[in-house]
Amino acid sequence: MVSKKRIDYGFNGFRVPVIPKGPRSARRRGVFKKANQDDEACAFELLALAGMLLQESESSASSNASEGNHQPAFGQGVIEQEKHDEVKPIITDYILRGSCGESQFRTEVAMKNCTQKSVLDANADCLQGCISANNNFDCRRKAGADVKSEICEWDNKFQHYSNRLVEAPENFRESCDVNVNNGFRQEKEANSSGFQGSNSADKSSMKNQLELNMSRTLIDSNSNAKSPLYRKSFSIASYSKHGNGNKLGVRDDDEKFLRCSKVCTKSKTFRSPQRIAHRRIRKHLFSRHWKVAPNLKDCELSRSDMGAQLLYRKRKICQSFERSEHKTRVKRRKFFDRVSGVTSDGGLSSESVSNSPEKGMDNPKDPHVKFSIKTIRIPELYFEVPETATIGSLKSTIMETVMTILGGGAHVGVLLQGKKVRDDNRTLVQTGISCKESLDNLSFELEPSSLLDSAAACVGDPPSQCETSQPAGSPETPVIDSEITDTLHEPSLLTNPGNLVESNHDSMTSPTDPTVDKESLDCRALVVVPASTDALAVVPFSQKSKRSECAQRRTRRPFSVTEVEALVRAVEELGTGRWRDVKFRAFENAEHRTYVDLKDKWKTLVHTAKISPQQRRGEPVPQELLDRVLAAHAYWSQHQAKQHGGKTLKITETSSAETEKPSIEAVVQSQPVNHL
DNA sequence: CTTAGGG
DNA sequence: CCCTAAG
Repeated sequence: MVSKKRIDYGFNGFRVPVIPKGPRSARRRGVFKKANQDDEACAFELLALAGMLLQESESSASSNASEGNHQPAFGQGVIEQEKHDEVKPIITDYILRGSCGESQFRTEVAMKNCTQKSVLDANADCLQGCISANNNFDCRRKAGADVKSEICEWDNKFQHYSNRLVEAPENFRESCDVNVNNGFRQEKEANSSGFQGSNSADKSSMKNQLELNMSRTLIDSNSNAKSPLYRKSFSIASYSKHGNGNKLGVRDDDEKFLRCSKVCTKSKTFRSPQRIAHRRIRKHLFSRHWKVAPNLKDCELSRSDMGAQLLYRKRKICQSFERSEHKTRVKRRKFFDRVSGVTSDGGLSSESVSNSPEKGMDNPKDPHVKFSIKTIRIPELYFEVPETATIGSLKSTIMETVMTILGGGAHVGVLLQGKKVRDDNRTLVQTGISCKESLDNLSFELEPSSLLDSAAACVGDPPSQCETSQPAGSPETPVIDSEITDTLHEPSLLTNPGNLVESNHDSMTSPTDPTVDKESLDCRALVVVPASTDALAVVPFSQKSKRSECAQRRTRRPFSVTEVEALVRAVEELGTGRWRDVKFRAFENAEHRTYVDLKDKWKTLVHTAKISPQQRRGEPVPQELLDRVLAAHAYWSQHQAKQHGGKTLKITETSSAETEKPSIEAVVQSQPVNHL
C-alpha cells in the first residue's frame, strides 16, 4: 500500500537539504517582501521558494555527490529498507536560508547519532523558519527532541522508514509558526511551483510534497481573523522517497552548526559591520508576534503538551536565535536596582540587600562588623514553563538553575555604595566597612565566576567578535591591524601635514586601554552561563517587558579618551553628518562602534563640552579635546559639511573660533583606532 | 543603509 | 544606547 504518512519532524517550516546559497539568494528572489501584504501570496511564495531551494540543492547534490558515498537521508525521513539493519550513525542536517524583508532565516534539522537500526529515540535538533503574521519569517530552534521511526510502505517496491519527532515538553525548546490569515490549499500549487524532482530519471529522484496544514493555534473560536489569537499556520514539508539525491551533510553536527551560523554572519563586506546585520536580524526577531503552531498531526504523543507550547514567546526566540549563533548559550542578566521592592516573586528575581545597622559594632577591642543579609542580589533569571508543567517540575527547574549558577562557580560580590569592591585582600576597615553608615551602603550580589568568563565574553555577539576578549591586537587580526596602523598613519602625516594640527596623535595606539579591562570585568558580572540552561528548559519569562527583554542592551562601553580623540579628529576632517565615513575612517576596526554610536558620542561630546567640568561624568575628557569639539561643532554646523570629503576643518588653537579652511585633501588618511 | 533626533 | 522616521 502506498503510505501517505507524512514524515514530519514536528516542526512547521520546510526542510530542505543544505542549500548552497546564502540568505541573499532568497532575498533577491524578492520573496517575503515586507511590502507583501497578501498572506496567501506570501505563503505561496514561500512554497515556491522552498521548491526552488530544493531544486537547487538537488541539482547541486547530483553534481557533487559521489555515488557510493551516499548517506541515508534520515532527516529526510526515509531510508531504504535494505539498510535497515545497518548500524550506522547518521547525522544529517537541513538548512534553509532565506530572508523576509530584512530578516534572514534558516531552517535546520540535525539528527544526531541515529542508527538505522535503532532509530527510535534518536535526537534531533532543528531550527525553524517562521513567518509571523505580517509575513515576516523567523526561526526558532528545537533541540533534543526524540525521534521516532517506523517502517512504512511507500509503494509496492520499497519500504522505508519514516521519522518524526516526538517531543516531550521539556525538549521542545523552540518552535516556529507560520502565520497566515487565510489558508489555502496547496499541493497543486506546490507541485506547479517546481517542486517535482528534477532528475526523475533517477530512481532516487526526489518526491517532494508540500503540505499546507491549517491549524488554529489558539482557542479563540470566534475566528476573528484580526485577533492575534486567531492564527492559522501552515507547514511545509518535503521529503524524498529515497535518501538519495539529497545532498545531506553528514557531519559533526555541532561543528557544522556553528559553521553554518558563521556563514550567515561572517560575510563581511566593506560596509557591513556584521554586527549591524546581526542586530537587525535580532531586532526583527524580537519584534514579531510569536506563537507556536505545532504540527499536531504528527505529534500525537505530545499533542496535549503542545497547547502549552503556544505560550512560548518571543523572548524565547531571542534566545533561540542567539543560540543558533553560538552553541554555547550565554545570557545576560540584569540586576534589579537593589532598592527596588520587587523582591517577592519567587525569591529569585531580585532582592535587595539590607543590613541591620541597629546591630552595632564598635567594639574597641576587636571591632566586629555585624550585619544581616536579608537578601542577596542575584542575576535576574527568567523562566518560562508550560502551563501544564507541574509544580514539582517548576521547583526542580528553578532549583537546578540556581544550583547551576552556584555550582558553576558563582561568587559573591561585595558592593559598597553600589560600587564593587574588587580587592579581596583589603580588610573591611580598609575598605571602609566599619561604621554604621558604611553598612547601610553595603550590599552583596551573586555573580558568575571567572569560570564563565570565556562564554560570558561572547554574549550576544557573533563568534567572531568576542568583544571583551578581543581588544585591538586580537589574535584574529593582529598583524593586519598593526600594518594598517603603520601604513595609514604615516601617509596621513605626509599627505596632510598642514591639515592636521596634530595633537597627541600618537597616543591612540595603546591597544590596552584600561577601560577595556574594566568593561570586561563588569560585563562578566552581568552574565551567567546558560550551559545547563538548555537542559533545564529555563526560558525567558516576562513578556510584559517588551523588547527590552529580548534585544538585550549592548554592554555599555564608555568611549576612551583615545577614541574620543579619534572621533574628534575624524569629525574635524569630515564634518558632522557623515558618520559612516567617520566610522570607517577612525573606527573601522572597532566593531562595537557603529556610526550611530559615533554620532551619539559626538552629540554627548558637544554637550559635555558645554557644561561645566563639575557636571561631567565618567572618564574626564581633556579640555583640549572638548575645545576642539566645540570648534568643530561650530564650524560644521555652519558649513554644512555634507558634500564630498573635500573639506577639512582645520583648527589652529584651543580657541573655539572657527577657523575655516577648506582643505585640499579629498581623502585624508587618518589613523584608525585599532583597539578596544 | 544612513542620518538626524528624541528618548 | 536604543528606537525610528525620513530620505
